Amino acid sequence: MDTAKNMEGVAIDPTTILKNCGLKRTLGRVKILDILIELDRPITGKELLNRLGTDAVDPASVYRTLNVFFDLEVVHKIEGADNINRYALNRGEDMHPHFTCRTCGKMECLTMTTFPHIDIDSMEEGYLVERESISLVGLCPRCRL
Amino acid sequence: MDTAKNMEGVAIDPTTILKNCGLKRTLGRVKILDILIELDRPITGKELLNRLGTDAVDPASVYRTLNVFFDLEVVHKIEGADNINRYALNRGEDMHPHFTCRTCGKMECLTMTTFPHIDIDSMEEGYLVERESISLVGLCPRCRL
DNA sequence: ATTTTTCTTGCAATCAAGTTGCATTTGCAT
DNA sequence: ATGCAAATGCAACTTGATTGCAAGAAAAAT
Ligand SMILES: [Mn+2]
Ligand SMILES: [Mn+2]
Ligand SMILES: [Zn+2]
Ligand SMILES: [Zn+2]
Repeated sequence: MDTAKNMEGVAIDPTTILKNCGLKRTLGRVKILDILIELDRPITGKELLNRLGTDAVDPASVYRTLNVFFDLEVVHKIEGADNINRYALNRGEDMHPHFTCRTCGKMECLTMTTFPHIDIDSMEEGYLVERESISLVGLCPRCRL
Repeated sequence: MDTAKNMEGVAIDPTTILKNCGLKRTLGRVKILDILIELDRPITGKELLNRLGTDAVDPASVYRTLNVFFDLEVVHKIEGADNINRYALNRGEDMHPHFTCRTCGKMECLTMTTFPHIDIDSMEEGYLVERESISLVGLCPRCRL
C-alpha cells in the first residue's frame, strides 16, 4: 500500500502510469512522460515541445495530453507569474511554493519550504477556497551574475 | 508628507496622479483612472474595456496605458490563476493575497488577511526573491449557491 | 496666440499560448 | 485477425496582449 506520503518505492514508468489511469500507451504519451519523469521542475508546453525535438509530437496533442494528465492528476499544473502554464509530474509531494526566474524563465519547486498558513477567517462568510498557491519571482543564481 | 502608510488623505484624482508622474493628461487615461479609482478590486483589460463602453478607447491604448501605469507604480498588476492580468489602483496598501472566483472570474483583494511569512532559507544560496504572491481560487458567495 | 516639440493614440497587423473540429490512424480487447 | 473506441495530426481558430507607423493632441517654447 502506497500512500501519498510513501511513494518513493512506487515504480514510475510511463507504461505503469498509463495503465493505472486507463489511458492507451501511445508513443507521444510515453515520450512526454519520459521527459516529465526525468525532470524535477515544472516546464512549459513550449519547453516540452522543444525537448521532444524534431521527431515531434503535434503541439495540439501535447497540450491535449497535458490536460488529460492534469485531469487524472498525473501532473500538476502551475500557473506562472508570466501567464504560462507549467507542468510537473505529480509525485505526491506536499503543497509547496514555486520560484520562477524572471530572466531564464526556469521554475523550481520549493519542496523544502513549509507552506505557510493563510488566514482566511478575515474573508467575508460564504467563500469557498478550493485551491491556493504561492509564487515567488526573482533571479536564479545563474542569472544573478 | 505622505508615506505609504498614510495615504488616506491623499487626493487621488486622475489629474493629480498624471501630473505627479509626468504623464500627459489625455481623455483615455482619465477615463481609465476614473474607473480604477472607483473600483476596489483588480479587473482585467477586458472588463476595463467593457466599462469604458462604446465611446471606447482603443484596446491597444488601454493595454499600453496599463503598462505605463504599472511601470510608474500607479497600478498593481496581479497575475490571475486564469492567466489573465488584472489591474488595481495602487493605494499604498500592504501586500496581501488575492481571491479569484473560478465561476464569475471576479478577483478580490484580501487586504485584511495577514500575508504569511515564507521561509526561503531552505532555498539554495544565491537566489534573489524580488516578488511574492499568494493566490486563492474558489467560489464567491454568489456563485456558491 | 502661434508655432514647435514631444508624447499619445488609433488602426491594422502580428504574436504567443492554447483550443477545437474533423478525417485518419492507432492501441487494444475480443 | 478484426473491430471499435480512443488518440493523433493538421489546419483553422480563439484570446490576451504587443508592435510599427502615420496621424493627432498636449504641453512647451516663442
Ligand atoms: Mn511543484
Ligand atoms: Mn490587491
Ligand atoms: Zn535564471
Ligand atoms: Zn463568483
